[in-house]
Amino acid sequence: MDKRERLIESTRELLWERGYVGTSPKAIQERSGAGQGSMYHHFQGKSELALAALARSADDLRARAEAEFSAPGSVVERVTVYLRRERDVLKGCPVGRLAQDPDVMADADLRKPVEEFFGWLTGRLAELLGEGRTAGELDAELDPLATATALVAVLQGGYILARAAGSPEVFAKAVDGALGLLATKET
Amino acid sequence: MDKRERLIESTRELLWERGYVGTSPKAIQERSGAGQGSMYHHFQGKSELALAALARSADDLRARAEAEFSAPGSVVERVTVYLRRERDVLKGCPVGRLAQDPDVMADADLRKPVEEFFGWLTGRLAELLGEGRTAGELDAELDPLATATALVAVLQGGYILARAAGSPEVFAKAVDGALGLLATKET
DNA sequence: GTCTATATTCGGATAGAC
DNA sequence: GTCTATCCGAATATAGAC
Repeated sequence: MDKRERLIESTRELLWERGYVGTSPKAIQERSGAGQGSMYHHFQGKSELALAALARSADDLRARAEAEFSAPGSVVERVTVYLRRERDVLKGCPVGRLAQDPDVMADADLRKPVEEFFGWLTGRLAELLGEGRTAGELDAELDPLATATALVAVLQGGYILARAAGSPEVFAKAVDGALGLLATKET
Repeated sequence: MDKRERLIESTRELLWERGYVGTSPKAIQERSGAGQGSMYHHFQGKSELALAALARSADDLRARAEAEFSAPGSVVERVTVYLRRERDVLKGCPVGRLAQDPDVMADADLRKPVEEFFGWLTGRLAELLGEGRTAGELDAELDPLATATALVAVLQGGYILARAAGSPEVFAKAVDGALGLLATKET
């Protein structure tokens, strides 16, 4: 792996672990094994490097979700697979974490991948729930967009509650609660 | 308001806006109008001051929630009032925000109020849902603890989605989705 | 109690040699 | 491309005067 690549991957890890304000160029250099000159040769500065890292993380999450959403199975099955997929719960969401970071949200370029990822995810899930409703698998009264938003929120909030408790089981509990409520809407 | 008090209140604001790693002693001093000497006279350092600020924020949230939970009305009514209460959505949750902060979670003292607040909130809400179930207001199949965890997660995740989108309406959408699902469990 | 002065390390970046 | 040297201000404190 060349230095440029190592810089991006190290930045992804650090943004995940410590957020943007908590990640220093020095820490990136140490983890990647690249020196200052190398870093400032490949990237203009911290924010440009963070953008490359963040965009890649968002793309990864999107690809994984889409693979699950477009797999065979009923809508509820696919949503369940997505919600219950194994996750590094105590580390949290590599993209959602940055929505809390003031310096990320203050920078339009950095903010864009975060906004787009959640916009896509919520919309795609709403689409899926809409299909389920049309197919008669889900109650006609179910609001696809509101429900999709709530499900994505359960995941993001689940990460927070699990970290607060120091236990991944809390995340699973939140997902159980959401699926328990959704089950009632199955026809 | 004396300096000690101003220091705590300024720290609460900054922790809310910028998190723990993003808040410097200098910023606290500037906002509070206290000098360095004053700050280090009243508190041993940044972490002790943050603890005082965080504990107070958690106490406030708890008191507000308890007032809503113990008000008159059916269980679903009280839960709805709590979920729909007006919030500073784009600022996020002053306590939940810190669950994402690595330096807060790494310090047992700082972590404690976060863990206790969410433990209390989830438990209290589960208790309420349990009462509703016993009273026949909610479906006998509803799992109080899992449902309570999901509802708290919707709030915490709602903050994140709203910040990502730059719009408080996304928070409201998530709450709508959760209440829409819960409504099906009403008998 | 509050202030100013000082110390040390880090954050974020530039300059120029190899 | 990558390295080392250097810069300047911020972060987190301590010391001691008032």
